[in-house]
Amino acid sequence: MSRNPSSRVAEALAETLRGRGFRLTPQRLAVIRAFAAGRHPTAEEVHTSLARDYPSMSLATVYKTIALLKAQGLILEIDFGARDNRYDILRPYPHPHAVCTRCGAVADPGDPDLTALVERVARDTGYAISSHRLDFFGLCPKCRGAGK
Amino acid sequence: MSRNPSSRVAEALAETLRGRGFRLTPQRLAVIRAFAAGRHPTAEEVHTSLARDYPSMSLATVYKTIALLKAQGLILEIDFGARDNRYDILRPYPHPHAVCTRCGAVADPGDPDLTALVERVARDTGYAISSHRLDFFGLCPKCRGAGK
DNA sequence: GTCATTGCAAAGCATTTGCAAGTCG
DNA sequence: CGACTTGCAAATGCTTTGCAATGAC
Repeated sequence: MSRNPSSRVAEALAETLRGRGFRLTPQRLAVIRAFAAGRHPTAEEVHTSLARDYPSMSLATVYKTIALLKAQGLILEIDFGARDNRYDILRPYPHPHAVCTRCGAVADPGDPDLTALVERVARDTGYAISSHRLDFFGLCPKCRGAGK
Repeated sequence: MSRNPSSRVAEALAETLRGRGFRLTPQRLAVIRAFAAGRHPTAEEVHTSLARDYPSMSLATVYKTIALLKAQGLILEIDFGARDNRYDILRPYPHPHAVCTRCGAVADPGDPDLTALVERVARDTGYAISSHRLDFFGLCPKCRGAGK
């Protein structure tokens, strides 16, 4: 029915929020859609992309919406060395990333099975592992070509 | 000869820096020793730990020394969700970490072989992978015991 | 009508930087 | 001595917060 997958995801997320008793404001809906549409946008990028359709949209609102989605486990915050964080609302669970050290592009490789590794780490350290983070850094195809 | 392993590491690092033409100031030596002595200290922790013996030591100098060590590949910056970064001068190459989500303690599990995984990610994404980051999050043994 | 949410501006904070004074080699 | 470092203070830049006005339900 929907035009594209990300828009479907956005509607589903909005519905989830409403179902949990949160108000469905136009701002929240717009932010959710922007996060679903972009690949791994920063808060700033989302804010900018909404500037035309929502001139009064505050960056603070973007951050507040992020905080809400985070608390509800509906978005994944991925912080690389970069200054600002990126977010993934399509796959809000731990999964690997490939980050370009030159242009910052983020790719999503397949999801490896780390079960055995988690068990080993738990045994080694005595920690009760509940989550993880696995990121790879290097040059993306575009930057590999464009001179070193 | 030296009293402990970390002090030996500190002297070796200092020697490396000198060998590369950098000045060996008392501040730099102190910062290096502090990083080697602590487990995974933050810049602030290092600065505080040196306050007694080096009252004039500036936090900026700690950061500048970190920048130098980073540029020389002699320290590993590990940034978790926390506000400030932690550093590992003993193993300045990628290796996994287990981070306590409650008290922030960091443990060093054994080093897994990710070669096959790196190759798969490179194939999947077309990236030229040069580094990676693998961290596990959960409760450390102490925090597991101390009530949820 | 109520109370959550928005938006603005100000505050927070780790980190960086400009620059004069100090000092390692 | 001369170039590199330090240390202070101010600047950065992302993110958070206080609070009055707004609007979802």
